[in-house]
Amino acid sequence: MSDNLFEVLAEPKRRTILDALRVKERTVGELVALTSLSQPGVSKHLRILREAGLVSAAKHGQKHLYRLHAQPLTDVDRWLQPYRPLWPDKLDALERYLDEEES
Amino acid sequence: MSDNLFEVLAEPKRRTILDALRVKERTVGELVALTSLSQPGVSKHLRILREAGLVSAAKHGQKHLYRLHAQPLTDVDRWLQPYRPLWPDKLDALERYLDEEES
DNA sequence: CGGAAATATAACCAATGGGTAATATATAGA
DNA sequence: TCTATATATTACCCATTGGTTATATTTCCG
Repeated sequence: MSDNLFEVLAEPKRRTILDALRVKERTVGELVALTSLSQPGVSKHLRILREAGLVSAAKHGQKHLYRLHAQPLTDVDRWLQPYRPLWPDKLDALERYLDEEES
Repeated sequence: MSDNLFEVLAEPKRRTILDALRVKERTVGELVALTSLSQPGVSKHLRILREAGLVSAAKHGQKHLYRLHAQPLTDVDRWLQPYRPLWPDKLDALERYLDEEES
């Protein structure tokens, strides 16, 4: 399966689902409405997200309430870490600007 | 093509290439050695990375020196942003521990 | 100039993935 | 109990992708 977290996140609809769950818990039906996917389509994505540990479901009667678990995203954050000092952020731009002023 | 940065990063060998370029610039031949891919395989990945703005090449004679550009990764960082307050980090764990001490 | 070296592109293939319709399963409610 | 609702799973299809081999292109060097 998708042993790779980046692959899980690569699928746009899955990020849409995560973004939706970030706000609050949702049932599958609600996610279907939010993603304009078929119900099986959403269930398929939810399975992959579950297996990645990014969401979990709680059965409330016939409804399944899905909840976000952000923890695995720390892996992405950690991968990003060594790149952070390399990208030019606004502060760096300001520094360069000031450096040029001096000369 | 791959209009999606996450998709570009989803491929493990591409991350290997980025990680290698993070250390220093490399020629295609060097990357072939580092990735245990065929030369065309590496060139294909490099093209995708180029189109994503993550690397650029400088011709030095017959050799092409590839260099990393971390800037597009800020997009990933920005996507991650709203999730950060949600994942339980070590500090939070410490806080919880201390809270329990009090009671 | 002619061959070797470095890289890119083209052509092709097998595997994967995301989508859907159809079906199974479980629960709510009359 | 029977039907409707909510979700999951299965089966299938088409497009994409990552890999390779073969070929083109450029540059170096004898």
